[in-house]
Amino acid sequence: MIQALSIPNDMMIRKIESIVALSDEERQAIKHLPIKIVDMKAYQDIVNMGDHPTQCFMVLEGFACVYKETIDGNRQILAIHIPGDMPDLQSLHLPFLDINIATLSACKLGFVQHEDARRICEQYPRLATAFWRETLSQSAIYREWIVNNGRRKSYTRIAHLICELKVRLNAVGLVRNNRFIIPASQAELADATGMTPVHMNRVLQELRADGLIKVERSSVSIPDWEALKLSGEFDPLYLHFVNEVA
Amino acid sequence: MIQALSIPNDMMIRKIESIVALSDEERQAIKHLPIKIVDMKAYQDIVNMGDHPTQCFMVLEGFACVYKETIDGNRQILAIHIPGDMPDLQSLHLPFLDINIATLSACKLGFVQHEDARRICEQYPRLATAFWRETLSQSAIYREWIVNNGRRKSYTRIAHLICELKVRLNAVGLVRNNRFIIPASQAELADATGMTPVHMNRVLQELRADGLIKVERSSVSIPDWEALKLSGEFDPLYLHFVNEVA
DNA sequence: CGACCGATTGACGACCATCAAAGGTAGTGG
DNA sequence: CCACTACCTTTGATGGTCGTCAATCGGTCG
Repeated sequence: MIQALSIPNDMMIRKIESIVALSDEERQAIKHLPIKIVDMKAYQDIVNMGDHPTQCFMVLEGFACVYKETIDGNRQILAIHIPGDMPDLQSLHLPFLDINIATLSACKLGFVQHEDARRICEQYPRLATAFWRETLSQSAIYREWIVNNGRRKSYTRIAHLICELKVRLNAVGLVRNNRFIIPASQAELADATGMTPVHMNRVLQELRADGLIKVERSSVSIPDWEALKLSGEFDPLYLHFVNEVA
Repeated sequence: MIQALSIPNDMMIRKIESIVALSDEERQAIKHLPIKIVDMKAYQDIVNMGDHPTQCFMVLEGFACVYKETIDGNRQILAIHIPGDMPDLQSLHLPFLDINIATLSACKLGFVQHEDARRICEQYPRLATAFWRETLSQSAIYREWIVNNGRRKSYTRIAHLICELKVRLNAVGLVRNNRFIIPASQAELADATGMTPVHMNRVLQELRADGLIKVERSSVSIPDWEALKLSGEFDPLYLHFVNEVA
């Protein structure tokens, strides 16, 4: 029971240790951070624009996405979040949310009260730095998405998105035998890349025909990583991973 | 002389006080922060992708922009920075830069050594929070740009960009008589919105013809703010201003 | 006055959106 | 077990937004 309850804390420790080295004391502080586990089905809103959250969460299992909608009902997905991500960490310091966050698949989420997070940030400034850095590296991903959606053709754009997901999933151990899951429909990928589902479908067919990706249901494999990187003009530097270079 | 040297520090104090309330001690800490003033001409790179900066800067006067380039040489402007902004604050915690930053006009910049910034952040956690918040609100702008460039037609997109600049410039007192300066060519505005200069030119003509903006050289005025907001689907919430509502 | 840079215009074409319909697949219930 | 449903994927046809190429215009500066 106690063992089970510490899993999300261990996950958070791993996450933060991928950013900064931790002392035993800091590790213990996270170990004892109250985290409330919530299970959600696919396609549920977790938080909404305008909310004043009193807690933030880490994705423990499953995929979530950040999105906004325009007046005429078009949706733009701004970020795809995978296990280990903390999509609304910003709410620690921005009083209300300017985004919606929803699950893409069934998810297990770990909620942390803002007051608890603020407390350990004050007590252990290096943890604050680590969280800050986490938001900064998300920021770098936003920047790359602006470039990707703004200046790349759809073929390249999709290849780039798949490259990013592969590298990020790999970093949290979710790529096995060069194969990973993207639980997103073509319509959702289109919303992430600012395209229409129809065009997304056609370009995905091209990518498959060119042997750059192989898709079975929501599982994707990449036969030739270097070729896909090239097609996607993908350079993982913006992800700011310390260890791995893809 | 001493008076003159404190101007950038006063500017930083004003900036931070627009985010959090400061104690006298905190104010003094910023007052004594060493800031090195550098003047730059237009179209100069300030920092470049791959750099490992040991300092970060505040724009004191003039306009700067963050940009990236694709392999085929297309440029995407990711952010337009105005006086009071700290475009590479992220470099405090991300070891290398994933972006280029250049001046759009002649600029006066105030450089702060990382070690000095880190010192006051450690000593005064509320200052760290303020800087963190500053990066978070920039992040919110990135998000809105993804929506803007991804899901809005060019006409709406440009209107939105102009709205954003007007509100941000207004917040730092750079709008007078409903008129402000955007020292950016049409080509640069095109780079910011993911369009071509030719199309930018045509859409700007439309906006002028519709009476939404009046342009003289690089000076813009907005005859009917509500109409422009409507055309740009502009809602300033994402800017996270505490006081003003546009 | 000439050179240069940005704004403007025109012609043309490509990429991608839109609309509509059909085919596949998974899940549900009788 | 099969019919039914719902959702996603796929396909076709068509059109619009915007990109591309190229030339001209206009203002500024040395």
